[in-house]
Amino acid sequence: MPRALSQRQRAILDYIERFLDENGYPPTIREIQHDLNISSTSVVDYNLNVLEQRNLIRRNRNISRGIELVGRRSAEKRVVRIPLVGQIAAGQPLPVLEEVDPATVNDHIELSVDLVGKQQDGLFALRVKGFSMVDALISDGDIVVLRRQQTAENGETVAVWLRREQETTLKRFYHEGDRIRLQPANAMMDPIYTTPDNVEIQGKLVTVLRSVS
Amino acid sequence: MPRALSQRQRAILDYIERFLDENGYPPTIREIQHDLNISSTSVVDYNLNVLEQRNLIRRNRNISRGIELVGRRSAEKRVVRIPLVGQIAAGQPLPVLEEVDPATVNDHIELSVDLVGKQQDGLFALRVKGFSMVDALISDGDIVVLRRQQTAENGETVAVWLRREQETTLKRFYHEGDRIRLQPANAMMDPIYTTPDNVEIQGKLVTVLRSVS
DNA sequence: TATACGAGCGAACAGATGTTCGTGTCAAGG
DNA sequence: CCTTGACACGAACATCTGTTCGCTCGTATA
Repeated sequence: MPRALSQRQRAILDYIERFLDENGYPPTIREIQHDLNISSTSVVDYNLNVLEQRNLIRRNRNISRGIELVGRRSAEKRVVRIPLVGQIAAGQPLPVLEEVDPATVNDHIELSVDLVGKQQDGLFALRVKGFSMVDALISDGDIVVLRRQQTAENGETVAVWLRREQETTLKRFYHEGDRIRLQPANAMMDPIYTTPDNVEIQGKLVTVLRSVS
Repeated sequence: MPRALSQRQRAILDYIERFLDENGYPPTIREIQHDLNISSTSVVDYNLNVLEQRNLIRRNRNISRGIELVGRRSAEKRVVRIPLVGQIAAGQPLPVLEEVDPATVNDHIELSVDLVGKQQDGLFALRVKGFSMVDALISDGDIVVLRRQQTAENGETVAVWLRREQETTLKRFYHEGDRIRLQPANAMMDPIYTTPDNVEIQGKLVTVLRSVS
């Protein structure tokens, strides 16, 4: 089998890709035949089989439009869509996720999965307001991606609501005996010590995003 | 027309999305019918029409599997693939892009376009080594996305190579008379003053990414 | 020259798939 | 009680669409 694709095979591959982009579903053999001025459906079939053996496409027998572009779908799957549900500021609790109508959220951010880890449930994003988190190298306008969770392991960076202080903060979490130490990412800053009943863990920090205008 | 989708309509919509993810092509009416335990194809047809009127899907008449999810295709297009071409550290020049073999770059990050702006050419990403850029709220392990450019407008944050100091740095750029001021993002830090012949602009900062393990 | 093989051709076939239509149920409203 | 409209049923129908098969052509290869 020759190493290079024939001109016709390349044309078919390009056509499928273009068609998929334009229509959201794959072409039929006859559409390929017609638009590429090929005389017979069997020629298309023949070349599709070649493309399949080269592992460039996958064909699903007896299924109309059953052509998949190999590698294309997986590329899409590497992207996670995360709802941007509100903002996070020092003097303001996080929006309650249950109260956020999924249909209302029209703002999303998209990230490749390697940035958020394998577990993709419970992710949400917040826009940072103010400069209360510069000690965590997070500034006004940044976007933080959190994973919803009520507890934390030592050393994890979490968003917590401090009940007495009525404040949201983003710190490393350490449970030490019967007190809790909240450690700023910046080692120069002093930690906060408080009691477990004062902290309400909102979620774990997964990603920080800054978009420079 | 009721505002909310019926349970069945939502199930169908979810099914189409899942199917598309799994197979790369849309389901037939009968596949929807069967997998959702619906008694008749016409019921599916009926509900697909409702979904179409709500502008949630688009149907292509007389075309098998002619269902498109509205907004989905464009959502894919909203993702940019950026090559991760090396690292950036204080005492080390940026990798020369021309020398980077595109085929060698196997690491990519994917971002939604709103994070990188409309112009998507010349983007590349670097992993930050060391703590020389904490004054720009950028730390070891972060990923910075840059747009390749040799000049800069005042106020833009750029990666520059300082010839005399043999150093890479990331600062706000200000051309003031015949000298150049490089201003750290952190207002507490002092700027660097230097001459134009000493600075080699490598690119403009577009996005900063931090992934917390 | 004979054979093999990649590539293409055209037509017929069978199964996959969208469409249509008469009918039925049920709740809301007059 | 009747009407209306949303929703559902099931079956028949008409295409749409993939598959198959016998055939041709040209270029290597033996």
